[in-house]
Amino acid sequence: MHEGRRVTAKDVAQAARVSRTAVSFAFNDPARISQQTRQRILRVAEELGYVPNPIARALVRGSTRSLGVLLPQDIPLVMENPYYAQFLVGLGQVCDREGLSLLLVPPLRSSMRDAIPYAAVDGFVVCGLATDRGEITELRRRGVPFVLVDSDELPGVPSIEVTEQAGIAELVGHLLELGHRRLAVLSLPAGGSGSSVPVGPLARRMAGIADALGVVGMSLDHPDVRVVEVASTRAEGYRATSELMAGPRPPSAVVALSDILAVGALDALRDLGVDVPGQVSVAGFDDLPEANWVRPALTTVRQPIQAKGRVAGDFLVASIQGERPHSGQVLHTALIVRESTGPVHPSASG
Amino acid sequence: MHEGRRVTAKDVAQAARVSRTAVSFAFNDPARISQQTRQRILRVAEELGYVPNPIARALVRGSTRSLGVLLPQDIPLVMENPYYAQFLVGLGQVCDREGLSLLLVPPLRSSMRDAIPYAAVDGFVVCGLATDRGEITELRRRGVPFVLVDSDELPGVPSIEVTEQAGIAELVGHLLELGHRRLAVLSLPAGGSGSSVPVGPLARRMAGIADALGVVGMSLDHPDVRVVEVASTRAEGYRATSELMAGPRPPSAVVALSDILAVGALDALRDLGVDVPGQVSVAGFDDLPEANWVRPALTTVRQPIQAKGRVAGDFLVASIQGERPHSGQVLHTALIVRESTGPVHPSASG
DNA sequence: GCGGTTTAGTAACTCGGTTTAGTTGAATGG
DNA sequence: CCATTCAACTAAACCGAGTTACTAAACCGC
Repeated sequence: MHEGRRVTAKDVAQAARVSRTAVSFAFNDPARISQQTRQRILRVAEELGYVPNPIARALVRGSTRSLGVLLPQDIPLVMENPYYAQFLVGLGQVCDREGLSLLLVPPLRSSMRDAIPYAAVDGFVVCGLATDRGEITELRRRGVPFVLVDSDELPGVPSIEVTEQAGIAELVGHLLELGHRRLAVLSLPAGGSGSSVPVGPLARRMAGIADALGVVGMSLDHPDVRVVEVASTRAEGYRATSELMAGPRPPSAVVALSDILAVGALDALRDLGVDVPGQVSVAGFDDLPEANWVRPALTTVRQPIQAKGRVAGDFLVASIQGERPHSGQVLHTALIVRESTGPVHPSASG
Repeated sequence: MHEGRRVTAKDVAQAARVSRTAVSFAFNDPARISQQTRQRILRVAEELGYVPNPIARALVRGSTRSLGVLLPQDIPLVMENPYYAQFLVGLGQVCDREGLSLLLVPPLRSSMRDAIPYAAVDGFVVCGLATDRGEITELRRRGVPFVLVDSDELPGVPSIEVTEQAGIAELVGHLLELGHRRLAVLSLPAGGSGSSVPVGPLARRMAGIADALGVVGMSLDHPDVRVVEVASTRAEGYRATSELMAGPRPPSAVVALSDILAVGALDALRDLGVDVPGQVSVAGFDDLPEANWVRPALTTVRQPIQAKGRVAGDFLVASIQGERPHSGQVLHTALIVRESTGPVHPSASG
């Protein structure tokens, strides 16, 4: 396959009987060399099949023309998650505009931190940094710009924030107004590495739920509020919901902390013959495209995922170009009421 | 953000009053240096916040610890496509196992070829190379291993092949056996850059359809066979199907060349009040997870997409490690009959 | 014919590391 | 006591480019 050493500028220089400098000029600074010699060099380069080594070029130029996405999970897990698909669409728009590539950097030996020193990129978008185990220090050392996304806010560290807490409070408020009091919360795995959602967003979402409950004098500890932690997959949403419905005092409303979970819940309720929203209401979070495809269409909290990726990318590009960007971008959520939520069923109000 | 030049090995060497070589040894070859000095160097490095430059390291090591995925489309388009999600899951499994990162390389100035020289990777997976406009030459020049996927077979170029032609022939045969003769084919955009599926697979799939039609003495030119080209999105599948059904002599079976299109077709038929498979049968291609979620569940041709990604990755890793791998991997398709296909409706047999 | 500017090309330095080939001084040994 | 080995460290070469500083020849006007 790649037998024979690859052709370097030195080889071209020898073959064209000029200095290596001349070869470099022929490619990068035509004015510095005579047309005749330039043509000869280019011809020889073509014949030999010379192509400048991108790594050497990156070293001297100090730029790789690529952005890194530091991920909290393996690539397979990320690719299965429609949330990341949306996020990467947004980030990809920036790459497209700027002509950049995107390096997906999964944890190395289960550690995000360990992966940082190896990535040859001009900047990092850090996704879902749960608790800082030295990642920030390592990133600072790397000396390249970075932005945090879906993480806890840290002083002095640029990050993109979303008003999740208010958003989910609004959603729960909506359910409470409809008369629901027996609530099940399908939560996400907490903290630990390899989790699908980090401490930060999860904590903020739970706080939002608590806020809304507080308004009607309830709390997360209320006996009618059940919180179960599950992995954020359709299958797990199905399983957890089936169990909840089979147990004592089943909920009249299910609040899932991700749309994928909510869709799994809808699957389960359909299979159980439970009418949504007639008997049980279901709500999600994110507003993925799937939310609008399922029947009944899902009531959810819209989070501008693509915009998040785009803003993170813009921020990074600006930082790379040396601008000190307007940090502290905050994106807003919106309650999207569709068909999966409705007034509490009379029989459930006991 | 990244103010102050970053700390280099030279800085550490000066601060620790040793040579740059000693610093390198302290990190890479502890035996070559005394414990005492090593500790001192490491301590100083820690204090100064030294981290070796990954690009310089890659240059001298000749390895970047990353694989490139050369894409035929912008990153946003790729990320919106569940097919790629599956493919990247498979490729990601290999990355995970080997501790590699994945560089997504979209076309540069609409040219796959132009993007090749800039990517700092140890090897390329080339996706959907329609017609070779010099990409192969450029890849050979780069001197790194590469594998083709979803492309036309080229002599002397390693590629992963899928028995698409036989697969779709089997599917169409299934429909013909059910009595269907009025067929609509939802095809994909042909060739041209920016297309969602390249010439190769599209050509093979159309050939497979022709094969099956030939068995019953029909061909793609038969007046009852309609072929429409649409972009591979749910919305386009919806639109195209609506139009077909509104036109004269609507089809009794819709063969979509991708599951996403087929799902769009199901949406359209549901909205039109057409029973599937009672009145019209629908079939797809790929067997994405979505195929099993929709109602009626989709009859489709399973293509081992994840396996494709995994095999491509394995091939690449083997090549990088200098092995001359068993090229010419062929993956097999399988007809998956679910609920969306059934016997032709009596009224349609005229 | 002479000082001064262009033009065309190269030697040498840079980027930030790794690696080979020495060098130095102390310990070993016959 | 002198040759040998070893330990600990460094100078210099290298990876493959880009870039600066300089030289030699050609050109220019007077």
